[in-house]
Amino acid sequence: MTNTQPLHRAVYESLRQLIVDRTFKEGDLLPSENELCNIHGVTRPTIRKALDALLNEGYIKKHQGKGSIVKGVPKGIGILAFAGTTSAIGKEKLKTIVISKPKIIKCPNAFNFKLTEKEQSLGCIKLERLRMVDNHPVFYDISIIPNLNLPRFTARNFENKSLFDILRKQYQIQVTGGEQEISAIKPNDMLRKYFKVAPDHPILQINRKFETNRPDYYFYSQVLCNTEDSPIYGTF
Amino acid sequence: MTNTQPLHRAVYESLRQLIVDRTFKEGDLLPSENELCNIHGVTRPTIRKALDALLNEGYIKKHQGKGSIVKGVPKGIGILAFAGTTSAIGKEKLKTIVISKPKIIKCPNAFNFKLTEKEQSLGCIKLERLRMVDNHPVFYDISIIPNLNLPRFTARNFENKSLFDILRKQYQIQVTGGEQEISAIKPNDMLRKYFKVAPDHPILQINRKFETNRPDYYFYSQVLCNTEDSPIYGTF
DNA sequence: AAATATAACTTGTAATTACAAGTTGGGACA
DNA sequence: TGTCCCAACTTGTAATTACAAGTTATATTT
Repeated sequence: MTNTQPLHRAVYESLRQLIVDRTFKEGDLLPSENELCNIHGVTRPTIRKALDALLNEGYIKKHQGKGSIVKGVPKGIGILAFAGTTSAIGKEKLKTIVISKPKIIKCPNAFNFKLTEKEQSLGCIKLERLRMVDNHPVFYDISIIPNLNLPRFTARNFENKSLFDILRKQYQIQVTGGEQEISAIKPNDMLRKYFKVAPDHPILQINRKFETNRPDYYFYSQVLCNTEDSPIYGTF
Repeated sequence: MTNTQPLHRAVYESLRQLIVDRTFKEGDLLPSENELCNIHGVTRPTIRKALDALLNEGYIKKHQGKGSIVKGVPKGIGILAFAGTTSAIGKEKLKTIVISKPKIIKCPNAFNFKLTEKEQSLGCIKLERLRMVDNHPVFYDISIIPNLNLPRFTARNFENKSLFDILRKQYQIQVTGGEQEISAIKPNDMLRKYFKVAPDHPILQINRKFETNRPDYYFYSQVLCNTEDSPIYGTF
């Protein structure tokens, strides 16, 4: 576990934390690259690599001649950010109820995504959760995770926990990208019941396939969202 | 117009074109960084800067010890890519009809985004277009562009042209980021007419605010989408 | 006082060097 | 024949140097 981190990564984490903490607020000017060099004891290419990451993820913007300006914490309910629903909204407001406990199923596809031979034969863990924002049901969340080398997974407690965090911390699986389909649909009977809406109430459906740092290991998620009171918001 | 391009940018454009042309196909291994150095006559940091851009935009992935593997052209109807609808779907299949020619309006806000004092006093150019995929109406597109130093803009022809291309080529305005809201709504009478759908047919609504390379210059867009036949698809 | 030039910052680009770390295939060895 | 090891690749990290180009405030000039 002596995972030595690259210097540019450490600088990135440090600066990112200061922005998340609002020590550096929106509109603030970060210390200049040369000042950051002195602060962290590294050279400019290392600092620039860290700033590039913050720039790409939308934490800062840069102006030649001026400096690096803080934009704040990028928002986005997984529309482009890798974070799951929990980290995008904030734990305080979000409550999760497990509707169907994790169980192993065998199926040829996950939503619109075809599963590989291997994924089909090993089976997948399916988990359904209802997520409440301010005690109003807003998200219905179905996760499909191939049953590949995940000891004790079905026994874990998923109430109020982020699937992303569990995969990262317990199994060292990180999301590196993915693909998604978004559409507007009518609710089925189950959704009508959970969301307490009329049959003609429009629902937002997002199907996603996540790529991970394990080669050829993917997992899948469907989010059904009642956007009546609050739309899905994100930056890009 | 003697806009000299940085070397890393030229290398990026070159490699990107080869991927778009499918000279390098999905799964192919790019030449190694040292080979690319020889090919383009630059040094490794320059090549790596170009590859970083391709990596961030999803054209390639990298494996230490192995090389750079082509992923292909990232898809995404502007959900995370900066491209407008035209470049995301492909010009062949997309036909555009101008519903309301560009005219200057004065309003306090663009969709859910509040306009600044300056934007309100100068007025904004509003443009409404219907977009057909395979001769089926799929997108209804409203653009709001602040009337700031855009000579001849209202006189331009927007049939089958990308707003993004016009802004970039004619006015040197490039999109650098933005924010968006996504929700599922019921169609109003106008949308029902254009899309030829029932009153309870769900519609996808995307409101976007675009940041540009001109400081403090933004423009706005609302896309209403009939996702019945084909969902919005994208990578991230 | 206002316009202009300049100096002192800022970030952007680019080459160079050095080594670490992961991958792969071929040759030596059992 | 099969296993192991190593050499020759690959990308990743990091420091160093140099100059270009944009911004800003100050000093100078008109």
